[in-house]
Amino acid sequence: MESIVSKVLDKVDIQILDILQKQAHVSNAEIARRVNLSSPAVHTRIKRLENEGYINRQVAILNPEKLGFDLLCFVFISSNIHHAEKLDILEEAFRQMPEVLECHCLTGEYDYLLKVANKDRKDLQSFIRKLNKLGITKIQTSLGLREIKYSNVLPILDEEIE
Amino acid sequence: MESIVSKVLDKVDIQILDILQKQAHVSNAEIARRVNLSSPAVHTRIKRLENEGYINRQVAILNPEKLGFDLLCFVFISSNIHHAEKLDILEEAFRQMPEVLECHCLTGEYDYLLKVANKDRKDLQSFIRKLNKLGITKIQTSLGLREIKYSNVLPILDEEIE
DNA sequence: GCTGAAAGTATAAATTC
DNA sequence: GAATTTATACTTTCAGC
Repeated sequence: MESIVSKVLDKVDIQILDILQKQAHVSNAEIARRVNLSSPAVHTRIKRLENEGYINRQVAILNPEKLGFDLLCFVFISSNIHHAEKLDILEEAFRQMPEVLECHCLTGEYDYLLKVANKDRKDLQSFIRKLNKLGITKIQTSLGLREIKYSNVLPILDEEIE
Repeated sequence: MESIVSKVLDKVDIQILDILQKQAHVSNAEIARRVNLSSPAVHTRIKRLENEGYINRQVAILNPEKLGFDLLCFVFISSNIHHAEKLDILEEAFRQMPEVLECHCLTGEYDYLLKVANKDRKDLQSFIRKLNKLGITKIQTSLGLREIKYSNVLPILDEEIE
């Protein structure tokens, strides 16, 4: 059975995407060597992959501890709001808050899961206050004690899936 | 009150880090223009920031939906294991699983929070089976219904903190 | 897709502040 | 000590095939 992906992306595209999602700064010449292609061919493919939306963005992952972000929290929110427009406003507020790194709408007991980076307890408190001002009252906050794994790498290589 | 950060990083370093954590592919010349410095000066600073561990890595963020990862899950785990060595083995197993994007040790009801990318229900089931084989029985899985925000950007610019 | 050349970029060296 | 300018190597990008 062929997956949807293989209809538009060939094996080389997948290889290129996998190299880039692990190390974005690898040169086209080096990628070309690894996938047995010329460097202009690799360049053309990367541009195509960007234009077609397979690559969202290229970023540097900073070290949170070295930059003073000692307090990573996971905040579980029940909104109790069921008016679509008000939910839009709430979600836009989450997007605008710089300390909110991630926000997901979830199934289960809580409606939203937020990943929040704060420098200290004072910052965390002011963040919780912001949530309260938005009318959010049912909040459960879990502190991140230790990061076991933090990756952006999607398992797109077939070999990786057992 | 001066923060610990400002003793080793000046304002320009922070500006450079902020540009890179948002767009890693910006050229040194363009960064130089934005921070009013020459491009070799920017280059030297970036190398220093890398060597001193402020920049962990540079990566391309791929589009999970376009690559067939329709099933993002958050898995909450209570290990019931209190033997340090066995926990190490468990955590190493999480690190090795390609579908586990993130794993955090948490305070609260559950010991671990995992962010897991699967293509479909079949993959999710085989993932849950892998957890069971590791001796994990208390699992609560929440499905990610919608991504409201997904960012790596730490709020390191003073202007961003209200 | 390739080769090869042009334009742009990163890095090193020498120099100034 | 950290910046700048100048010089060189490397990379990307655009032709022509």
